[in-house]
Amino acid sequence: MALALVDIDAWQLDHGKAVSPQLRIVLRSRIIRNDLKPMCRLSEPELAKEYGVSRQPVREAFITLVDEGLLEIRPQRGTFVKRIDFEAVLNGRFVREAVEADIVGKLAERADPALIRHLREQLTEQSRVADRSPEQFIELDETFHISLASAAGLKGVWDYLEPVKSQMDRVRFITFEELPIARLIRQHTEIVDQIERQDVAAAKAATRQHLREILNSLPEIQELYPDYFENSRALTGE
Amino acid sequence: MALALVDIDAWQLDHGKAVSPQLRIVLRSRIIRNDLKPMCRLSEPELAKEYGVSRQPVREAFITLVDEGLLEIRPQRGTFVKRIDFEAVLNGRFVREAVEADIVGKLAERADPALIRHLREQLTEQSRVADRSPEQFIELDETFHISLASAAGLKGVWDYLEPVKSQMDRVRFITFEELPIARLIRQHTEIVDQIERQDVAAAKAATRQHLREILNSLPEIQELYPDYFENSRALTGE
DNA sequence: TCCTGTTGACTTGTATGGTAGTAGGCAAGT
DNA sequence: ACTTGCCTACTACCATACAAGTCAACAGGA
Repeated sequence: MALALVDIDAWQLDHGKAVSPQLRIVLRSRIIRNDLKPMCRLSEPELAKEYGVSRQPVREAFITLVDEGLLEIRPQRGTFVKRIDFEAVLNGRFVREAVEADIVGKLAERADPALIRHLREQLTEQSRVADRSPEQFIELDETFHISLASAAGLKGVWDYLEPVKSQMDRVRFITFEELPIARLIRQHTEIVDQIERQDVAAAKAATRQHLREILNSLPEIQELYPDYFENSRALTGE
Repeated sequence: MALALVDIDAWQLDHGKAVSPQLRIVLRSRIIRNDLKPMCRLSEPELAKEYGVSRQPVREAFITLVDEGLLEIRPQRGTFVKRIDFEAVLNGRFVREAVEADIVGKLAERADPALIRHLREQLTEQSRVADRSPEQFIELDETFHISLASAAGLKGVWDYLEPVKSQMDRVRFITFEELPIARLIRQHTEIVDQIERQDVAAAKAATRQHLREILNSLPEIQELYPDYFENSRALTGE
């Protein structure tokens, strides 16, 4: 449930704690960060040797990742990193849009000054890393959205969004060097502004537009890396 | 991912297919249907013997159910059916409300006559079983909501709602004999009506109200079965 | 050259044994 | 009576062994 991405290189297994959950997190991170590429084959015994454990914990980690739509186990054949499902990504965006718009709407009704301050601090922080580390910006972006949910007393809602987001994040990490960070920050600012003005409708609209922007690069990415995607036909979608 | 509830009594294990997923489904069904009660202890070896398999598949089924928030594994202590988390249920409702309102909104924009017909057929079907089998009504209710998502071309979205719904369904099954079925059908009808009239705002509002109604009985249930719930303090929540 | 049947090295799925940790009862000591 | 320490019966977790299916390479015959 607590599924933060971890630094793949610096990571090490803690033999004091249970192994399977740790493997789950690191494998999840590697997939979302596009370190393990779509269609890449994952061998149970190979990973077991690599991390110095037996097959069983690896296998259990696999199972949870299948549930999250990141892995595909073909019995007696092999386990593979799932290609990105175009439709799943769009569905994820739909869910996030609906939920986060409502969250922001709730916040706009109250416009708590302390919250506004807190969010504006995050905005300046985002600007600071903007032209330095896109990867770091993604983390701050995540923090920003979680803050919105928490402030609305709906932190638990974010847990439900976790698998939804993982699909979208894979897309972002493929070309994270080209993120239109400046624009994303402007949109964040717009959201905060509208919350502050207590304009519920405008705040919701800004949120929806922002979440659409996130996937603006999707068609482009799909054209650049068609092999990463499940169904290339979706480009011609209605 | 395909997680329909199964008939607990008539169910039997198919030795041709993989065991773990089957166990997952049947255990999930038993928990949601309140056959396995909150705080109930589940013994790995005992269930293994009961279903005539080894411990490993049972364990793997457990892991997926932990992810879904239905089970809790306390290492070296035991595995228990989770009590219902009041907050998780409310958060689930929040997510469903946001998402399904948007779905219905989309439908209201088009108001496809064939869809309207299809939905009205379901409504009469619902009325038919209304005063006969509450359990069957719950299934039809599920069908109704799935139909809405499918019609909007968002069937995939429903997959994301599955874990959300499981929390809510547990509540419904505890007192499913007392479901205000007539009222729920009226609300379904209201939704269809507003879709037909292409009144987007009204359709969304009707959907939201309906989903709030579903959990109207929650405080009452919590009072009747306080042991089933995680945190009884939530009753005084804002 | 092409087709076919077999073999063997893979894979995941299942079964089982061993390890470490927990909880509770019981007995000895205070 | 009360506390303390041990001991037994449990638990989840991990390791390992076995079973069953898949796939590709290869040998042999048409």
